[in-house]
Amino acid sequence: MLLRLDFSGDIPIYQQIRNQVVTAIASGQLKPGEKLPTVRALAEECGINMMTASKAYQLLKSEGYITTGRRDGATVRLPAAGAGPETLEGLRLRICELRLAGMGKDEILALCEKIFEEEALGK
Amino acid sequence: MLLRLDFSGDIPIYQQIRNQVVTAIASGQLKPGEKLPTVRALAEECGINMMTASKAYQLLKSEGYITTGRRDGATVRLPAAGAGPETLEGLRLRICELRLAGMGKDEILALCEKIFEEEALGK
Amino acid sequence: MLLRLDFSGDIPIYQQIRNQVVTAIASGQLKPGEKLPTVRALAEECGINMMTASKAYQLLKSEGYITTGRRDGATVRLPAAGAGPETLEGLRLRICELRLAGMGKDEILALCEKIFEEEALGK
Amino acid sequence: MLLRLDFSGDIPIYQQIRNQVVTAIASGQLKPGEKLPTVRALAEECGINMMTASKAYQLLKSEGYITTGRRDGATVRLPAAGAGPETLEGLRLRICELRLAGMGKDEILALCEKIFEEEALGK
DNA sequence: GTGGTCTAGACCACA
DNA sequence: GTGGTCTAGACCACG
Repeated sequence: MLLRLDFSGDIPIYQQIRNQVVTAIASGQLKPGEKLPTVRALAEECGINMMTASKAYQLLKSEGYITTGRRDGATVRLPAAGAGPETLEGLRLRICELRLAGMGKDEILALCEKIFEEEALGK
Repeated sequence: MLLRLDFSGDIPIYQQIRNQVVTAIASGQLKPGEKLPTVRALAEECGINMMTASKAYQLLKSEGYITTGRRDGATVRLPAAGAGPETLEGLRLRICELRLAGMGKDEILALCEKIFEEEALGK
Repeated sequence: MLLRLDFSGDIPIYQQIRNQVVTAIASGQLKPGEKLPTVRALAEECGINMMTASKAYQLLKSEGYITTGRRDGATVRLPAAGAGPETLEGLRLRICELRLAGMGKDEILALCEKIFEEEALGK
Repeated sequence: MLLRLDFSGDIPIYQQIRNQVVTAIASGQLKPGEKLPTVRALAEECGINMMTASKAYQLLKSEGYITTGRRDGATVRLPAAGAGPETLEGLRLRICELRLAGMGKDEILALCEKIFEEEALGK
């Protein structure tokens, strides 16, 4: 999988990595049990510091999206817990923004369905 | 309108203000043409720094949600431009998170509709 | 409050800080609402790096023992959630160790009561 | 006896082995004089590195819980020395955590008694 | 060779 | 002035 990082934006790099890994898992590009690159490899590949890569993995681990054993690198995992309050608040906010951007209810629902197709999120 | 600010959370205060104003506009609690409190009044009311309140207004202005005259009076307005890339990326991310939290397509669409009702976003 | 750090031991410094803060809260040396030193002050005081101090605070924050606002330093808080599985497992292990060290049930229970008194844990 | 190892957790594997052996001795599942599997057998059985198994045995030996002859056969033994400072500090910490989690003195003492029964630690 | 920990020092967003 | 983020590089525990 390929990461696209925006170094000039406001979103911390470790958060960008986290977000893209989550999206990749959801879309099936990363499957449970699959290995992620080591922190060193990821850091070199992206031209970032080890600790930044490590922080991204720790965040993903704390949310249950991966496990990091001592023996090998990080492994993709399906999270057990449900969605946190941030997820719901974020969804609510985005919908409000779309509504104010002039989109109607049906358009927004259609957009959600389109995202499902684009990301191949399944049923 | 009443702002509920979380001073201990991770979201910057000016961003919380911006988000809640956007939600309030979308839900009709704030109507186009309506006046917002001055920076000074808002800061005093919420117990925050004037710079923080000012930053929130600048952000809202740059996104087209309000206009600010020279006398500090901010006025609500409907944005002309469509939704920005952050809005779509945010929506995509949240949907992925919900999907990974175990929700199916129908459940997520139903959740979106529920948000429409809760926030009274109309058609 | 005074921290006693063992730089040569096996326990990470940030974990030692976390443990001593937790003990201090339990024993009333730190009261809810009380301010902790800033990461910079703590780092200088203890002769450690800022990031190490920061890591300790983040750990305490993630466990609900403190809040860290942007405006001021860290503030002591009573955690809402119950004890984690590590706490119970740790207790079980220590009791087994004491039992093997030759202490009987009554002695161990008396030891627990003694800890309550020493740390002034109340009723 | 059966070991349950968590390869994804934060506790080192050799430490998990040590802890479970200690608990097993305390609960009578392992009796003094009883033989433990060889390093090689243990490593194979658990799918771990021989160095890891060896490290666990060295730790147990250094604490007096086992003796190891020259033929790799480890034998369970009751430790002569009293509990180390780590044990007491650990107990103190766990009790503080439970107290902060909202449990009162009586509840915590009852919990200790319950552990005694669950692990069959005797009188 | 892996991830975890720590250091020394820098920059920036936030308030 | 606060905490958050990031870098460059080091050491160590673990396996």
